[in-house]
Order: sequence, then structure tokens, then C-alpha cells
Amino acid sequence: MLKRELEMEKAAMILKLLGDKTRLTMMKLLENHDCCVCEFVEIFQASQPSISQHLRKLRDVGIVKEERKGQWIFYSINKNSEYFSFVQQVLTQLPDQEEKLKELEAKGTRITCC
Amino acid sequence: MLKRELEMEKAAMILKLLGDKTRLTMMKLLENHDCCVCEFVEIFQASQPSISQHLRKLRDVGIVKEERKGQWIFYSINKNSEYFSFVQQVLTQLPDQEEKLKELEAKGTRITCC
DNA sequence: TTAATATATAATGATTTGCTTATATATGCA
DNA sequence: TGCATATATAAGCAAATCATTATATATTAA
Repeated sequence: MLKRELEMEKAAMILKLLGDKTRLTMMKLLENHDCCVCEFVEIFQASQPSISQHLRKLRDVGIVKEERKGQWIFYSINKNSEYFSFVQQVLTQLPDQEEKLKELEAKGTRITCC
Repeated sequence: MLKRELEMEKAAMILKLLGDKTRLTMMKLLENHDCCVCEFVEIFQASQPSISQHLRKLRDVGIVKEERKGQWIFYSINKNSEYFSFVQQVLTQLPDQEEKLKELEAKGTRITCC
């Protein structure tokens, strides 16, 4: 019973996090590719702090993880998160966002060094 | 391309709506049963305006519909909504909330007249 | 070591959200 | 008709959210 309440609370919390266009698109992109912060800045044409704060929220609940690679910090989906399958199921229903990465590659701003 | 953007925007909007414990639980309850406003008031131990306002948000985007039955207004999931399958997929992953309705029945406050 | 690049964090402010209180509307019943 | 019940809406307020600006930290390269 406590569990049931808790689960609903947690699910609502995750959905609220995903209920932002920027974060939702980030997650969809991360579904297939690790990305670094500056790529997101470029993709969303947003300020670096804004992107950084969105990523922090996703990281704080553990649905993404970060890994430094030299100068860059790459984000990826945390497959060990207790929310992983829940999140994944939501993402499956979204249109893919490959185009956004293609645009980066076209501009030559995709970070592929590592 | 416009479509892709639009879809993400819409998906985020729906997820934000579902990203509230009260609304999310409402939707899960409605998955299997129509409910009237006073039942929700009882279940959530919330004020009537608060419940009414949550329902309005769900109705405004069309994922629930209302039907007056005498004195009461019953809400149900709108299966014709363009978001129906999206919402349904999310709900499937949540623990069922039958217990909440059982409690109402035990208290004799479940509206079953119609 | 210094400068440049990538990222995070803190502080601030505008907007949004969700509740409360008060009031309006609609239905059923005496 | 008048009253009780069910619901919706409006107004006001506190808390949460999201962007911005400013600053701090970490890495790389000169």
C-alpha cells in the first residue's frame, strides 16, 4: 500500500521531468547516442547554463549519467536507474530526433573525438 | 519536420499534465471506471475546487470527457483523443489503484446510481 | 604559467502552477 | 417555489519552475 502510493509519486515526478520539451528531446536523443553539453547547447540554441540545469535535473533523479571525456562531459541514459524501463517505454512513443544530430554533423559541430 | 517538432511539443505537454500525482492517479482510476467529481474529492481528500480544476486541465486537452448524469458529472477517458494511445501506454505501467475505489465502496460513498 | 574552452553553480526575476476562499450555476426534491 | 447538493469558475497568494547574468571550476594547449 505504501509501495503503491510511493510508485505513483515517483511516476508523477518522472513524468513531470519529462514534461518539458527540452528535457524530453534530450532523453530521446540520448536513447540512441551519448551527447555532450555543448552539442545540446547547439541543438537547442539555448544558453549553456540553461542546458546544464536541465541535465542536472535528469541526473539528480538518476535517469542519466555523466562521464567526462577530456574536456567534454558526455551524458547517457542510465540503464541501471529504477526508472529506466518506465522512461524507455515513454520514449519509444516519440518521433525520432536523428535529424537534429544530422544537422550538427552537417555543421561540423558534432563531437566525435572520443 | 514541423510535425516532428509539433509532436514533441504535444508529448511534453501531455507528460507535464500527467506529471502531477493527483491527475496521474485520476487517469489511472479512469482507465477502468468512470468517476464523478465527488468521488475524486473523497478519494484524494482534496477540496472540490481543486479537483474540479485538475479535471478541467485534463478536459481542456481532451484526454478525458464529461457526461452529466442527473446531479452528477461523470468523467471518463476520451478514447477518441489524438493522445489516447500515448496516455494509455503510460498508464499501463502504473500500479493499479483499485484499492482506492474499494475504500469508497466500504465507506458507502461510491456513486453507483447510474 | 597563462589563456581558451567546457561545464557547473549561484543569484535573481518573471512566469506558471496549484491551492484556498468566495461565488455562480445547474439539478433534484420537498 | 425554495432549499440542498454537485459542480464550475474567479480571484488571490505562496511555492515551484525556467531562463538569464555572473562567477567558479576543470581541462587542454600554448
